[in-house]
Amino acid sequence: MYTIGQVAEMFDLPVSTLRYYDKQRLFPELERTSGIRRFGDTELEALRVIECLKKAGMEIKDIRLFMEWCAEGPSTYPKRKAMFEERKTHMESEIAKMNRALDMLKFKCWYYEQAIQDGNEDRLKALIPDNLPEEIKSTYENAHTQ
Amino acid sequence: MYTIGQVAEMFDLPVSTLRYYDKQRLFPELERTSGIRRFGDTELEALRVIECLKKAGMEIKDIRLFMEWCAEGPSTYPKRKAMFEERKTHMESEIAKMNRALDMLKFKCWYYEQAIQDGNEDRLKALIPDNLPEEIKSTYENAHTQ
DNA sequence: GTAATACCTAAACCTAACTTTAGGTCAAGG
DNA sequence: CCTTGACCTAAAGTTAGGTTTAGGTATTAC
Repeated sequence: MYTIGQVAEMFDLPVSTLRYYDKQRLFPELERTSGIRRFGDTELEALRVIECLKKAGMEIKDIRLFMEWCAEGPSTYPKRKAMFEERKTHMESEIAKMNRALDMLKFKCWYYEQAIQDGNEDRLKALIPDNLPEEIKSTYENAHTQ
Repeated sequence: MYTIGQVAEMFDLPVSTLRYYDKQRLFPELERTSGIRRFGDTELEALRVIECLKKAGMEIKDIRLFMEWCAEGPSTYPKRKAMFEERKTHMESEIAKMNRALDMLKFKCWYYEQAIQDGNEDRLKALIPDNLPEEIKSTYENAHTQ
């Protein structure tokens, strides 16, 4: 069992954020001894899940819903699984979008590298997609797909 | 040249967002004819860059800085390149984090699949990392790295 | 001529996710 | 004793990134 300060250190989060999560009922089984929060394994695992679901673009109120399901017992396994499945799909498409943005960034790095060498963008602006150098062509194309 | 409504449709953005971006000086070279905004190629490319940089986690005020550099001419090529390099690095690490979160999601999908079959989490909770099934082991390990 | 549209502005409003503030309890150390 | 530090609460404040509102102009459709 850990105090709020220890958990804050372990997860590199401000104490105020942990209190905020608690107030948002993200730790439904959190215990207290004379008013003081005691974080156990359940809460540490909850925090790992919270970090994951936040990264997956979920809002606090939906994370709370999940925590409530956990407290409800085995009858909610299917709901919980469906939620993770839905998040997985969402996340895969987010990662795909980020990879497209990353290709754009790579293309821009190449572009400015060239611009610095040329001293201007004249040659680059005259370049049509078809005659981009092989090394950058597919990156450019990915970057401009949807 | 396009009107704000046409651009809104092309980029699937509300008109109000385009006006907001303009107010934030994200289109420093935007022209107007009798008060009405006229979006040209420069602005369309700016919008593509804005979408990319937002996805890369940049704030509006930093995107503005980049747009100002573009308006300043060739002397800012190095700054612009450095900015894209920095974003590229940042984005690569973001994608790595998202992939770790995705592994956690995959693990949880597997976990609840098992829990549904078992009717409870007893067997799962007794499982120690070392004797997880091969199919899920590396996913579990990735999900718990960092 | 009047009604529906598409455009314009300034300014108020909104939301999520925290963070800060103000005030208080309690235990240990000097 | 009294001060330092870790904990507590409720409530107000903050920030980014828009969105909405209220009021106005100009063009086209009937």
